[in-house]
Amino acid sequence: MALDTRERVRRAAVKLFADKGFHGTGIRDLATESQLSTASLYHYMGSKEDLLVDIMRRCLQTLLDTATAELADVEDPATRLRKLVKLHVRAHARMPRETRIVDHEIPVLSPAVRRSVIGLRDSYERLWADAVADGVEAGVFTTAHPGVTRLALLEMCTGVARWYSPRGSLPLDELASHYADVALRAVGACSQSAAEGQSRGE
Amino acid sequence: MALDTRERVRRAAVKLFADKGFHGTGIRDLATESQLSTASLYHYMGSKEDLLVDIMRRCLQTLLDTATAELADVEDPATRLRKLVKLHVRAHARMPRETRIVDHEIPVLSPAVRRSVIGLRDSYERLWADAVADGVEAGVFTTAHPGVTRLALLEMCTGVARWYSPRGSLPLDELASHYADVALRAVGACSQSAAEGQSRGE
Amino acid sequence: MALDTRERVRRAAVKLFADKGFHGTGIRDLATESQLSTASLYHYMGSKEDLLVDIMRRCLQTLLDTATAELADVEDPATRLRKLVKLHVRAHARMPRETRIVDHEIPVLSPAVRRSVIGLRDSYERLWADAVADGVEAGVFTTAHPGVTRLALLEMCTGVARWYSPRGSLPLDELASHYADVALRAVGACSQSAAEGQSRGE
Amino acid sequence: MALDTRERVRRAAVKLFADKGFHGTGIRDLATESQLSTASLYHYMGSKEDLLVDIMRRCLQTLLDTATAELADVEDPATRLRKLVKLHVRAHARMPRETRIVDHEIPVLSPAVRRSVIGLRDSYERLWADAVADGVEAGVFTTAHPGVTRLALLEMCTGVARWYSPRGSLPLDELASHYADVALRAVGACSQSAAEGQSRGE
DNA sequence: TATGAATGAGTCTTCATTCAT
DNA sequence: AATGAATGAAGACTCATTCAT
Repeated sequence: MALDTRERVRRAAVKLFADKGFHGTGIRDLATESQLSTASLYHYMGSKEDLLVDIMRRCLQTLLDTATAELADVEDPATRLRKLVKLHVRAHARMPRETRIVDHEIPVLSPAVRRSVIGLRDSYERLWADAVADGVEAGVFTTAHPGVTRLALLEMCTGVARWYSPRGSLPLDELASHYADVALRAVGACSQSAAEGQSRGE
Repeated sequence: MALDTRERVRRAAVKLFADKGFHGTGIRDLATESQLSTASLYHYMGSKEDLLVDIMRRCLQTLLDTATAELADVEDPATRLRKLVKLHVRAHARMPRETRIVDHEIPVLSPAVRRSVIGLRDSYERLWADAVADGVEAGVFTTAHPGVTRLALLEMCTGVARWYSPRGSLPLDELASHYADVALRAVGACSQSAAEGQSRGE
Repeated sequence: MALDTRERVRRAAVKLFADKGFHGTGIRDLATESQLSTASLYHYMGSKEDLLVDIMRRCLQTLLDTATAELADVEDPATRLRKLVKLHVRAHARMPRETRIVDHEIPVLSPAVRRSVIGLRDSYERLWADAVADGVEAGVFTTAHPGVTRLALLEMCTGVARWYSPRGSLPLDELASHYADVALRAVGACSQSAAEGQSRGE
Repeated sequence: MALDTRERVRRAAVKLFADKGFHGTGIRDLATESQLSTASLYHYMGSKEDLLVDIMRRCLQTLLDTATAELADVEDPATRLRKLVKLHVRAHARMPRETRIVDHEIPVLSPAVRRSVIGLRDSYERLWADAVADGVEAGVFTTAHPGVTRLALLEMCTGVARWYSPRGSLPLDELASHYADVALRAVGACSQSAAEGQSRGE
């Protein structure tokens, strides 16, 4: 099944934006990587920035949709946090370039579109904030500074995109579980709790 | 105390490289920010890349020197890790731009200089690796995957540079201590240990 | 017959490089002379140096090909030298700019490409060296210093490019013959020899 | 005897202008080669062009003065031509850089100064033209095209500056004599004539 | 005498983008 | 759908020169 050209352009952009940065990637680089002429490129994209926005939105939307779906009927805060961590780690390990682009290139966006992308990111992060807040409120998490903790965990998990390699010795699922353990310890939740037990079924 | 021009250029670069990225910063931006003409700029720097390298090296060297000094006569692995975390967090909170530049812009360096900068970074990270490994060997840390744990902690602490604001409610020293607690929990060290006790004096 | 743009650029470059020198010719000069914008110029050339190399190679290749063809089945050294001189003079009179560029601008080439251009030039000059050496060996030339003589003759003939004008009173063929006579006298060949006779058929 | 600074600058310029061309030589190059700062350079020269003009004028004046002195009381055209050739060859062998600069860089001069330099050059070349014309008039030279012959000889002799090396096997005096022989043959003067005899005393 | 600082105009080259075909 | 041609603006950097010290 041949790769549709539009998709080829997107993949080229993901690769280059992640590896060389948005400003470090030229239209010619994109054209070469897409095996297209620079002029043809413009049949499959709007501007260079449109391409960037498209990549960012898809990535964030995927994250948001997946998380929303997974958390749909989960009440227990520990389980919710556990699921968020695992999902986040897995996503960043599997789409390291897309997530790194979201992580690095937001400041290059023009104001209007930046706001909307940040809105999307905030929606996603609110899921984390809520999970932590709920846990604290329910008394299952004991952390003096929930906001800080949330940021610390997010950064830790996001960092996976900067070093994970599928050739590493630790299988991705175990890695994700390991991160979840660290996270639960960080919020002071007993990791031998039901949350852990429930996770066995995943 | 008038700021020497060379220093003014460096600060301009730190600001712009951190906020707009290396490739997103033009020579004109640097000149404007330094209150110099583009031609004059070149009296105070070699190339744009030289400026970047200078910033990176200073930052990493500071980190390395400080850490080396602090760990000089500390034997206990828990205390060492605690010190590393606090120092790292403080450095990233106080020099967020410099550290973000190190974090983001290494790939834009030309190969020769990149190697040397990476060497410096690796020297610093080895301090972390050693602390973790020693703790595991000594039986005070219990972590199934020391390498992964080290990366997770580093990313978590480095992330501080991306969100910390001195206007936040949590004083920096408490923030650093909080991170140290999370880190020790993450490696499975009992946080009521001597390490914690010793840290009270800091 | 409209002149193809690539050719227009080449001609502009030949004119300017010859008249103002490579370093004395700016990209703007080339653009103006080619009736193109500076950016458009780069559709038709690589770098300024590429353009120079192209001009040099074409010129030397033409010289080499023509000479090789003309000498193909000529045995007599005097006739060979005579043909070389006439061909060289004619070429330098007809392509004075191209040959002057080859003559003046080789030192500006970057090392790698310079070597290859010099190689081409040496191949051509070897035809002269061989002709002189053969004549000396056969006893038809009497010159104490064949190497010096070759250089003297080459410089003399090359100089034509620096002063010849088609508006001069002497027809080019006669000029070339005149030079050939001087050359044969210089190597001590009797100019009433068969060489002279044979040349009538040209 | 320490080299006076002004002279050091001049020598640096001679070297660089000859090797890299006037436009290929930057003020910084001159400063480095002179072991001076660029600003200091301007204590010892006017503009870059002034330096060039100075070099050219000195070279041409030397040539003109020497030739005038040598020809002062020589009547015989063959001897005069012989002397001119030898002197020209020797000068170009001994001052190859200065003469090459005169040869290559006249077109870069601004119109006013160019005219005066060309005037100097023409004065010198007139000595050649006169020698040839006198020889033809006196019947000792037989050349169908005196003007062309003069140019051919001049170019031939000037070319020495482009290849001569003091490490070559042929002593300079012999080289000069050899060129004189070729020249006299070229104008159809019997080289076993009095001219040759007279030259033994040189 | 000597130079660090300064600069407007210039260098070559690439930028992202449009458009006619 | 695809692209060669075209370009104004910008990229990093150097130019020759001046001037205050």
